[in-house]
Amino acid sequence: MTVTLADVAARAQVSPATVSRVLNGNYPVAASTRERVLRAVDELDYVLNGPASALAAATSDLVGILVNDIADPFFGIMASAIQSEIGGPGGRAGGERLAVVCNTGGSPERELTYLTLLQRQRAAAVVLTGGAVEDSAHASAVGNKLRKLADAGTRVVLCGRPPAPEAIALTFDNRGGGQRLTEHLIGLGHRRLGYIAGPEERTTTRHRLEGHRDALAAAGIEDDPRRTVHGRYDRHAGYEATLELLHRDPSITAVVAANDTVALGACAALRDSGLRIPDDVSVAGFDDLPFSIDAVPALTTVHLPLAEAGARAGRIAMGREEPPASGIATVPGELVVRGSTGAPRE
Amino acid sequence: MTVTLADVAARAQVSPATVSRVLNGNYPVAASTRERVLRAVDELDYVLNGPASALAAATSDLVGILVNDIADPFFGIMASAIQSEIGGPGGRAGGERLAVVCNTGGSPERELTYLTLLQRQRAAAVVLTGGAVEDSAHASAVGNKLRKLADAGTRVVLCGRPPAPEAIALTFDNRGGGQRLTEHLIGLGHRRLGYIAGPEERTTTRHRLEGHRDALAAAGIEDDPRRTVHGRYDRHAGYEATLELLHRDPSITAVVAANDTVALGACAALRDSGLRIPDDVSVAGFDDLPFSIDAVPALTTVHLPLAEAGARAGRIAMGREEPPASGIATVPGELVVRGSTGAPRE
DNA sequence: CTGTTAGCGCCTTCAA
DNA sequence: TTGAAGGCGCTAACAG
Repeated sequence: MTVTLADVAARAQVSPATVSRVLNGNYPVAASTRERVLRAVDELDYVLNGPASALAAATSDLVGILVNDIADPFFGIMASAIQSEIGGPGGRAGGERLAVVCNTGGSPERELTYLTLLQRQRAAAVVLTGGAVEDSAHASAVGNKLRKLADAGTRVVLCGRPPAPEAIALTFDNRGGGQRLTEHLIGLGHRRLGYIAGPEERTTTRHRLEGHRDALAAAGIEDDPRRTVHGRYDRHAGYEATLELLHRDPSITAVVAANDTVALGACAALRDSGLRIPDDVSVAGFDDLPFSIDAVPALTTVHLPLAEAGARAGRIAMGREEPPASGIATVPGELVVRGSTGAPRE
Repeated sequence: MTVTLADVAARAQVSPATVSRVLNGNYPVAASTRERVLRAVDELDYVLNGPASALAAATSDLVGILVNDIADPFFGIMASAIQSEIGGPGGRAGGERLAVVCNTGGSPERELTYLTLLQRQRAAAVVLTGGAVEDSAHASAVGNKLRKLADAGTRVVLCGRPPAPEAIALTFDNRGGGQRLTEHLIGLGHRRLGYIAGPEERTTTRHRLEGHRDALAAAGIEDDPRRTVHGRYDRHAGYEATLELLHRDPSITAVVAANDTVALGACAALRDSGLRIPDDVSVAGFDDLPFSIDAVPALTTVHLPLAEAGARAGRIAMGREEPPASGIATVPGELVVRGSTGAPRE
């Protein structure tokens, strides 16, 4: 029925072992023999049986990339960069690895299940992207999994995720970025800033918020808890949170959002409330996703080098780049000032 | 070293076959036995060997989803919906399938390589999303692959992609949508419309453009080829193309873009040229991606039910929904009129 | 309901 | 440089 390695061997008049060697290119094979084998492969339209090969070799060419939300360009951009470095078809690596994106939807259980599935497949490497959930039970469960994966020979890399002892980590400086962003606003003269934070339990949320508070504290501005609202990382949450902030304190002169998407929602809410940006209220985002430059006015935000970080994570996962000496590298964010922030109204 | 099924069997004092049956749940097993087995699995922290299981069973639990550009929400939204229906961990299906997204980057070669890799893994199903490249060599190569996959028992579904004899297809009515969009503009009084098309060789590009031309023809408006510019499906292309259109014919009163992302670029170019939207020039997009409502003014566009179509494709791929009788279902797009289009200037 | 018995297709020593 | 042979870990008949 299906063509097997043995069929190819028969046709090329060599042993199965030789065919295997030609296909894997790990052992010396005479040029003429290789020629014959490749012709047979072609004629028979042979396709290697992945499971059989993985079973015998005890490793597979599967590489998993975990993302929180595949519909969010934040993850799409990273995943794309990672995948292109992993090789996959046509990638720089030229290899034949099956780089594959798994969407956890931000759910801890799905994250664990995906890790198990990848472990099952004896994945060659796993890259986890984005912030983690701050739940000690889950954190230790993930830690266990990662250790087991690593023990089984799977390379594990974290990209844009807080460091963990079990893996190499490229971490975004969310705290520093958040701080610089708020400093910028304070520098413009703002004193009453609303802050729209992400979901409470996420590391990214906490770090960005801490940076914001650091900046407030440094400027001697009281951190009124009523000026902080939590919500999801989406536009709708930004819209609702902004209305809530305005309701709680109509005198705020700036809104700092957990990310660009949330900031867009904030802009919409402000417009719908008859407020001008930045004349009445300044707005700032985070991430510098492609669309943020198309907001009107264009969004002031913190640029994160998602593609660069992803590419590096991909190379490290493939063993084509030295991991950082300490096992942890911090990737800085860069403040990008555009039209959505200005001096507060008088 | 690693725990195997036999270890579990020994610990639970049953045969390997019984353990296998418990794990797969395909055969009746006494409750008490199952209990014992599951406990052993737990105590030993056993993880099934995917490749071995796939080899023996001649099928795997891997499901591939091919997308042209994972950083584009158009694909992200579809992929997310597909994946959630496929089950994957925690999905509705509750199953244990490894639903996985592969990024072809729009490259025909990578598309083929991914299909081969998936074939190699004996994937349970494959979903191809987005427009295809109109190259007969490539089309037949893909067709061959799809047939082979199908012959090997892999379910193949196309989502938002033109029909092919080898697979079930859910196709977007790009032509009809394009037509209604241009009709809308003509209805507003526009007679000189610029059109920014996607890459020449893509089916999506052609269909949307045909719809546009159908509408022009029906209204007796000459289709001046100088009013059509091709470019990539990104913001930058939209920007450049708009400048080019304005250069060729400053009297145009509307710009129809190949998709929303391109439309954003068009908006930026118009603004930078000192033109107001829609007072001086109307702009229309396609797809109705989430950000299109945040454009200022909000974008008139054609809404495509990406999530619904993706979910349906996922269910069909899992055999949980009847495929359309003819093997082809056309998914209509809905005209959404917002602020970016209006009557032409005097 | 459960155990026994063969492979699934390939890789990888070991010899030659 | 090539061939022979064993086994990777699991599933799927077939008995019982």
